[in-house]
Amino acid sequence: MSQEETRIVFHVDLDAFYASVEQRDNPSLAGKPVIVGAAPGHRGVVSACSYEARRFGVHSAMPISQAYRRCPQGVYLPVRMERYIEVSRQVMGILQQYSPYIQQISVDEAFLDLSGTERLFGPPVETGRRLKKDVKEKTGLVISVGIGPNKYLAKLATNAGKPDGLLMVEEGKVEDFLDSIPLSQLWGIGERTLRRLTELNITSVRQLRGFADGELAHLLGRGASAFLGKAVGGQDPGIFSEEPHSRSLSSETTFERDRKDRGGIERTLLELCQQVTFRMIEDGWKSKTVALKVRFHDFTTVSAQRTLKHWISSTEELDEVARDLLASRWNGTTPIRLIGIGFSNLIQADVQDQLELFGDEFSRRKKVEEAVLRIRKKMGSVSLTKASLLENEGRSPKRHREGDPNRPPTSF
DNA sequence: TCTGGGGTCCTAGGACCC
DNA sequence: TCTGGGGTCCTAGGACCC
Repeated sequence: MSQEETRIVFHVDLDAFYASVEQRDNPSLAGKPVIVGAAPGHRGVVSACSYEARRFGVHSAMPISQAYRRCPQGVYLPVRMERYIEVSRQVMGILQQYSPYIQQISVDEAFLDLSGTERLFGPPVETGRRLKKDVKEKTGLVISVGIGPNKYLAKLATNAGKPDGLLMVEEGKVEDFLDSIPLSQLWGIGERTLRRLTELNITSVRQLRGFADGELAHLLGRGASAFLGKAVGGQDPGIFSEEPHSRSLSSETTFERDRKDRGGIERTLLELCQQVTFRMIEDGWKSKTVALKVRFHDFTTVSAQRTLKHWISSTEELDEVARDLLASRWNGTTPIRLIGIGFSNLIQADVQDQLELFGDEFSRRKKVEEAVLRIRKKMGSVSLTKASLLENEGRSPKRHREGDPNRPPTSF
């Protein structure tokens, strides 16, 4: 074996996933334009659609009203997320039989590392073909497979081969492959960056590669230019890293009609608080940071965030902060289209964080309180507290719950 | 009758500390 | 009578992806 073994990374993507599951679960939908997402006549977008629907110009993320205009004969279905997750698990189970190094990146996508398995499985393209056949036979679903020397190229290869694709980017042909891809298809180039590049007269991958790092940084900012520099050079820009990252969790809802009745909006907010608190506890997380999002009638969007000194443990507590944040961003008269609430900087609930271990202001106070409590248990109703605590509490020191409330506490 | 809901990452600026 | 520089935490907004 050579000292620098070439990596063989597979990227697997389920074609038109939600729509395919619907068609498989209900054979009468086979061959029909199936559109999964919001119901026509309501606010929302297309989450996924079958290839039959795409022929009418429908695509995911398109407003449902527009989709309906283009394809009124389509079959419109709601999103059944639980079902898709179930089917997804089944597919991931099959993928696991090909490599223990699997990284699921969304409900319908995963990477597999098959480096050094040629001896066992044969050439990668052969393995890809078998994998496609295997998934099709066991689940009835079609996957596209991209193979490359890193995750980024494998992912691009999948997209280039869709639908029902199988494409391998060979080590020596990386630049040729990249040059064959329109700029707009590069993962990480969205509407804004594409527009910016067009303004700069950059319209191809090859052209983009010609720019020196510094020049590009000047035009697009450091982060974006470093990312694109690597991408067009055939290196993995590292977007799909497995490093632990910050987590967040949120619930939001778009009203059927813009509204400005504070009572109704706050009721919705409370419901969202309930949902998100429940999910956080269910999933074993804790957080001190609350994030509110408000979208107004004209689609302008504002956010407000607050980090508390302690973990938030109840819907009521979250709701109180949420209302406060809402009051800070909303004048009470501008019609609101969307409202959302969430937690960020999530920490696993069973992990004690450093602040707790080494004593921040809050936990120090908590320890003092606990100590005071212990002493009071021993000494009966003698009121005592720590001098520094009184200073911290400012002009309104906490009253002791027992004993004479007017008697000044004893310092120690 | 435009434009969902759930995420991640980056940037820029302010507060605060040493 | 002037005011550095680094580090960290926090916030708001923006870009992007599925």
